[in-house]
Amino acid sequence: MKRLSRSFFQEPTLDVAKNLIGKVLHYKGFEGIITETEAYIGQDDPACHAARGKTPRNAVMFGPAGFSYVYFIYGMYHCLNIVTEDIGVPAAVLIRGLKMKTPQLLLDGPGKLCRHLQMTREQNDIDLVESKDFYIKDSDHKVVFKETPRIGIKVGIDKLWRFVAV
DNA sequence: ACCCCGATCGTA
DNA sequence: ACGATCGGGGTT
Repeated sequence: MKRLSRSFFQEPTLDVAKNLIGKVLHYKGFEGIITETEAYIGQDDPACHAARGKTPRNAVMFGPAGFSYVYFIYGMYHCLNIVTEDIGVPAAVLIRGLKMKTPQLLLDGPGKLCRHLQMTREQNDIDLVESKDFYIKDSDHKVVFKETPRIGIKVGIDKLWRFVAV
């Protein structure tokens, strides 16, 4: 199946978050189906890292869609996001779950996911549309998902911006 | 320079 | 439900 193009990511973040469920993430030797995502959208979303403007950490969120945003959290974990929307709109989709192919393994949780893939801030700001060993492919997987509030945040819990394959 | 807290995880 | 964990982002 075809690699996802810039236009796939340069769309409303909620659409991208939903559409990413069932797609296949490739990173170096790893391959897994995306099973869980969350949307973080701009300055009106209090849970978004960019809610209070641009900083060195969140700068990639303001850039072109399709780039990785990997940050460090809780002194021990990393989280992987894919930047969405037009340049200047700080938004991204957090990848929270991956069903790995070989070995068969469910990575449920953004921290566990990055730990398994050995992903750190060195993988921040990579263009998934151009990179040779980091990209997302389309798939025929028929996926049903549900919407829930986002996990692990104290603000913005009123929004149903988490999407999980059922 | 430094303080505070987090888009988590594992165990209870 | 809660505590471990601690780097570093954001503010001084």
